[in-house]
Amino acid sequence: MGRAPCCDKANVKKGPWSPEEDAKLKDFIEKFGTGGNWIGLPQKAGLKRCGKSCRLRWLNYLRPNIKHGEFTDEEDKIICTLYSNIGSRWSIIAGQLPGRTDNDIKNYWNTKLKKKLMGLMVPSNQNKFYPTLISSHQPLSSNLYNSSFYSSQPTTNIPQNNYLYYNNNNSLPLISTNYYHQDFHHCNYINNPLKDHMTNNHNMLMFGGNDQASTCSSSDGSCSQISYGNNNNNNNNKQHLKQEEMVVGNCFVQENQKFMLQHYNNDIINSLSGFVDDQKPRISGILESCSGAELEYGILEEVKQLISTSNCNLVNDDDEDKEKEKEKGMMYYY
DNA sequence: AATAGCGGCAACCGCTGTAAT
DNA sequence: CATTACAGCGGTTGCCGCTAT
Repeated sequence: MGRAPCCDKANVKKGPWSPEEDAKLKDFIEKFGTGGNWIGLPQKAGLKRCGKSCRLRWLNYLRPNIKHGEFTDEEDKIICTLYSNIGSRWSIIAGQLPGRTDNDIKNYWNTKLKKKLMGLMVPSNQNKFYPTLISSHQPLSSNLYNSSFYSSQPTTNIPQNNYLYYNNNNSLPLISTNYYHQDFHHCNYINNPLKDHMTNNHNMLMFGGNDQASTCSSSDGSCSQISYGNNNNNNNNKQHLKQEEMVVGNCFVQENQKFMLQHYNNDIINSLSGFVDDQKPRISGILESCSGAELEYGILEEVKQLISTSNCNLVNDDDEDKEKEKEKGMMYYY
């Protein structure tokens, strides 16, 4: 036998909270606290509510110092930046915005902020595009063109089903679908090709490690389960996935350093993008074919070359023990 | 004035990892 | 160790009020 049931599901009230219920809950918690036990709380407080419902009401509405109303530009920026890096981890994002609840931020993102960003895009299929290396570093292959971040204006036809976003301050540009927006480099928002594209049905390769992709460590030799390129995370998909160990040593990168490679050939854009998480100085990212076509063997080799020989040297010389940071990574590709 | 459509938001649902029995 | 509930989280729903027609 396990625990006893928490409440009589048939005999609890649902729906909006009345002012009386709010007062009862608030008074009780202010006097006695939650005691770490939400399930037992409603009965003690004289409420015909599920403990779960009480918890939500308290956290999202009744607890002290809750901030409601307009989000500031600074808050917008924080939300966008965090979303770009960690995705929809609302509770973590809320932790960086005192007084804001995860529910508030989630609602704000879904109803306003996302649209605000989308509104910056201008549809076009007439724009031009060169394969570019967008990075503060030299290109690592002659087949990948070097271009400074701000001067990498498109010059050949961009396939219709692609977005290209720019922004500034070493933030990643983003290739997605359908639109190109040439003014996006004025925007401070950081985009996340990793998260966004993993939900699409693109062919892709992931390397390095982070929460969204694989997590590989030379210290314990383990790899956590990786995410695949679409929602069909079934065993059939995994059977087609190839895995290859590779050295990611010497990929020293500064915090927030981001890079992107794009490789254009016929109607296919292959892009490689990556970032470094705050904790682990390693490169990670995704190589994908935005048009959904097969990844070209050549670009795959380019990436291997890039990662294994890059010596990015993005960390200054007095950085601590570089050898310590050498890692073995895994490449996954179809 | 009536009402259909839409957006915002509070609350619920369902999943996952953890803890209690 | 197995079973079951709890706590927390993100996704989704549905109500309510505003606006356009």
